[in-house]
Amino acid sequence: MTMTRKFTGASIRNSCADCMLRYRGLCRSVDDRDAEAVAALESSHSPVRVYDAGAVIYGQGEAGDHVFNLISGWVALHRDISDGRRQITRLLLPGAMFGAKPRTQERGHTATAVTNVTVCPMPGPSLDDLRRRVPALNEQFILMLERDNHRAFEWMTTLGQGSAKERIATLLGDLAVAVAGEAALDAGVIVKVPLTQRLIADATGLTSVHVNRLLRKLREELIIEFHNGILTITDPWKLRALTERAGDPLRHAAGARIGAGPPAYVAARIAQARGSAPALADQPGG
Amino acid sequence: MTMTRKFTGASIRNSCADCMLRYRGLCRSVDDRDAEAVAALESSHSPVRVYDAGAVIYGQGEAGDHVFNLISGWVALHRDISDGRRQITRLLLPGAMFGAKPRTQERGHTATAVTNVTVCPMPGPSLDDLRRRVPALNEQFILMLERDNHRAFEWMTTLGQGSAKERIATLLGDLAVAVAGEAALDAGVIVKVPLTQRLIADATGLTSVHVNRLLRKLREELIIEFHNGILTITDPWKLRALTERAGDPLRHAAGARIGAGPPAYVAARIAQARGSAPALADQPGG
DNA sequence: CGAAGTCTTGACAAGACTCAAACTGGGTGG
DNA sequence: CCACCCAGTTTGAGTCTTGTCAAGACTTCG
Repeated sequence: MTMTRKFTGASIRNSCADCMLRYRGLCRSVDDRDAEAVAALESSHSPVRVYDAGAVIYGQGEAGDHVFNLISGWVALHRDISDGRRQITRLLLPGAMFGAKPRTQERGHTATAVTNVTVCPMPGPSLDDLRRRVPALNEQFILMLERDNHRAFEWMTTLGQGSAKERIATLLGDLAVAVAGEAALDAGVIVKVPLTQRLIADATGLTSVHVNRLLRKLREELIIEFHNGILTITDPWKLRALTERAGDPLRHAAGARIGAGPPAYVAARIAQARGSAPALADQPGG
Repeated sequence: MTMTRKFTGASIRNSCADCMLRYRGLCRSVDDRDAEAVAALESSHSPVRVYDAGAVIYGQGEAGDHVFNLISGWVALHRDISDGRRQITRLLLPGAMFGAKPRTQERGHTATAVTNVTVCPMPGPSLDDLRRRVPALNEQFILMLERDNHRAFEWMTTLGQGSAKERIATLLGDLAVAVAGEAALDAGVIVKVPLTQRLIADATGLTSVHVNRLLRKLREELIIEFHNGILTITDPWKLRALTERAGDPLRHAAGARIGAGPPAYVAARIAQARGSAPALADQPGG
């Protein structure tokens, strides 16, 4: 009954200092002591909005050009296919910016609140204006787009190359790091990850049934445990082995094999790559 | 023997007018009549480089911060995992910009020439400078990053949700459109797509053997034909049906089913989504 | 208590991968 | 000119992973 409510006006405030906009994400770049920049920032954004879990912040195909700063709660960005399949392309934690898009295009994905969330919306034109007036913010904006791209490439690699087990391990490992910092994978932590198995399935491109089976397997192998939104990293080292961390390309190709080692055709690639250059194509060029 | 050569200095030129930088991609935004902007642009980039097919333009883990404009040829961006697996995250055609990244981070992927290519490199600091001096170029730069993000979301969806057949069809369909324009999917075309089945496999997250089988199937079903780098779209309509085109979320959910229609659990999602709002999560919020 | 959604498990089917072998075409070197 | 090699392609047979369907247990909320 609550989930269709668009957003409550109850807790609307209109100051960046209140809504934390200035301290997280995009607006971290604004210098507090620069009165003019602060004024420009504060006057640029719309009142803060509160959404209930499950509410749609914006939908695929819509035209709106607000850019959002996530203040509290988790948001999922996802693409829906008309036959009901859905891919969660990104899970956002507080501090994230989302919703940036070319002015002329409609939204290519939906943003849905996973938990109750608070967001700070900024109209596209205001942001464009602000970027021109506050160069540091322009740079921060670009930085965040570049990071988004990088993350997208990482997740594409996991989706395309990872086994189901690796995908789940990578997703949960990344989220643990996002919540608890890099230390999460050194020491092992217990963190709140407010996802259902169905959401994990939508993010990893698997079915929820299979996610369930693999979570059991991961638990039995004492790697990670996930129950009821509580994630426990039982063995950070085993988890790290499942997580691609493609960091250095072929530097330590000989070691660091997962499980029983790569199949023959993969070993062949390694051997080849060791030769001189990891050639994608080999047509002798002119 | 040719593939390890880094780049030939033979055809290095130093004018944007020559290297087409001004007319494609990033630099389309510079007004020819703005003498100052043109001068700034021309003085910003380094000499044009020529790479042979298979050569690495930059490698995952490197520190260089050049941004590139692709002038001619095809380039693949890909992430390599240390055990030999590889995901091609993007295939670039002339006019594309690539290599932008946060100043402080190392490259998260490798760029490899798929064919012989010509690129126009621009040092990161020069570009930053140029962006500040030429606002239109700053906007174009942002636009291209936003488009990259959008494309990444689309491809993630295809990788995560598509069957092998859909992935291959989507990849080749998109490339046909990139080469021949939107008309490619209306009329059906014959275009050059200089990929091997292995490269298609690396882009779709499949094995080359499986790609081969499915290309045969697609040929037998008279949808597309791919031989020797020549792509023929036999039946644009059947191809369109395989290609997700997630455009409008649930607008035409009833029609437009692929093949035998969605399985039961997907139909359930559609029914649910029709209700009121396509809820991702349902925890009644406070 | 009933409804709805999630989680869990089993049995089975389908999809994708693995390994192996043969075939293709273009280049290389004798 | 031919034999050879190479990378890419093609096909078959068998295995393993993942999806499908179904049913029951558990939670939360009204």
